[in-house]
Formats: sequence, C-alpha cells, structure tokens
Amino acid sequence: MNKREVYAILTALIFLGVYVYEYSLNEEEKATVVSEGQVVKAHTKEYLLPTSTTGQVVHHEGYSLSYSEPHEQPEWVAYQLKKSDLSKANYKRPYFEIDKAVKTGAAHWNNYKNSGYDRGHLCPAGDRRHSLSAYKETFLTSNISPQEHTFNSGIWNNLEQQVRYWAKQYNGVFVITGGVLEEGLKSIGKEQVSVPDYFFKVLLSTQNGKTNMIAFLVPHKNSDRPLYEFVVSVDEVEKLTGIDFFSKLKDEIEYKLEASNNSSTWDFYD
DNA sequence: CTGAGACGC
DNA sequence: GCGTCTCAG
Repeated sequence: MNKREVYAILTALIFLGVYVYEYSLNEEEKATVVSEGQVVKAHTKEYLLPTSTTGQVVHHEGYSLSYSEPHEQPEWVAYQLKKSDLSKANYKRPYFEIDKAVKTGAAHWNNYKNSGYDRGHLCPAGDRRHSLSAYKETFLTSNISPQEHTFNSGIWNNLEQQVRYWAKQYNGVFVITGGVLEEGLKSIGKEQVSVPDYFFKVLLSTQNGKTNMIAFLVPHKNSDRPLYEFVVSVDEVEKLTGIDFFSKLKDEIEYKLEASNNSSTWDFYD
C-alpha cells in the first residue's frame, strides 16, 4: 500500500466516523442539537467579532478579517462554521487574488512563490465548500499566512478537521484564527510578509444550552502531539496578540470562560 | 484533507 | 494568465 492509499483510507475513516456518529443519534438528541445551533445562530456576526488592533476590518460573505498592513496578512479571520457549510463538493482550486477590500493593499501571492512556505488558509477552503463563490472567496491573500507545509498539512490540518467535527457535533461553531504577529519576525517576498512563530484558534460553541470556549496556541512547527496539549486559555491568546475576544458577551460570562482552559466539555478525537 | 510546481497555449 | 497534469505530507 503506498502513502496516497493510506491517506485516502484515513480520510474515508474520518467521514465514516462522523456518519456513524450522526446515525447513532436518536430523534430527541437531534432536536436538541438543532436547538443548540439556533442559539449560536442567534449571535450576529458583529456580536462575536474580536477587536481590531489595526483598525482595518473587512467583511466578506463567508468571513471577516482584520488586516495588518505591516505584517501583510490578517491578524485574525473570523467566521461561523455551520453544519450546512460542510459539503462534499469538490471544486478546483482557483488562483489567489489580492483582496481589493483591503484599502492599504493586500499582499500579492508572488511573495509566497518559491519562498518555501505554503499559502496557508486561515479560513480554510474546506470550511467553505457550500458554494463555489464561498469557496473562491477564501482564495484571497488577505486570508493567508506563510506556513510550513509540514505544519499546514500536519497538526494544523488536524486541528481544522477537529473543528469540522465539532461543527457537526455541536451544530455550528464560531471560529477565530490567525498567526501571532509581533516585531522581529522573519519575512518573505518583496512585500515582506511576516512568518508567524505561533498560530492560534479560538472557538465558541453552544452545548446543552451553555456557551463554551476553547483556544489553541500552536507553535509554527509540525508536531505529533495530540491537539489537547495545545489548549490554552483565551486570556493567554489575548495577552500575546492584544486582541480582545468576545468583548460584547456579558462580562461575567466572558471573564469566567476566557480564564478557563478546561477542555473537558469538548470531545476530542484523541 | 492540506498544498506545490511544470508545461503548453 | 489560465488550464491541465503530476506530485507530496
């Protein structure tokens, strides 16, 4: 068996696992899940967006972002991942385009060419396969960051798949992701696109009528360690990035949840 | 799934 | 620059 076949089988097993899980739910449990999803849906996009330290927030149909001109990439990308966003449609990858909505001028994809780094999606293309326009919209240079291929296709890919699993399990999650942008980072290309040393992901879901958060801080290096070892508090991500997450939630809820790094309410693959 | 690169028009 | 093809983690 060659490697391609191994990956194909692993991918098939993941889909099978999700299918079996959903099939195992009885009608009552399904109704509960739907009801939880409606709570998440009730939050408007604006309500859940983090603060911008750069002053340049751009809204697209499928996601919003805050662009950092000095680092030539977003400081965060935020979107709601609904169950209905996940489909099997297999679109052909388009070319990356400069995001014209970024007024200071988003980076050209040529900065990444022969740099040795991937054009790593922050709002993953795989999370936007519900329609061709939504899929293509993720191929904007305002939605990517330089990532090592082993990282992007390794642990970061694992995390993205874990998020898709949670989106199905909890009928939707709100996702905020980005690289930790700081001074002194290595850069690539003529426009000097920064290469982050860490990437973060902050998630919010509603389970059993309760709001839950979880945050990940992953060094920009592939790892075989399980994902739960990269769980941190939202506060820690805020401290590193200067971004304020979920500031419009009731203060007491925000304070309690963001200080916690208890991941027990999130069901991990491993 | 996540991506890159070569070649032809 | 776009389309098609091959390739790798």
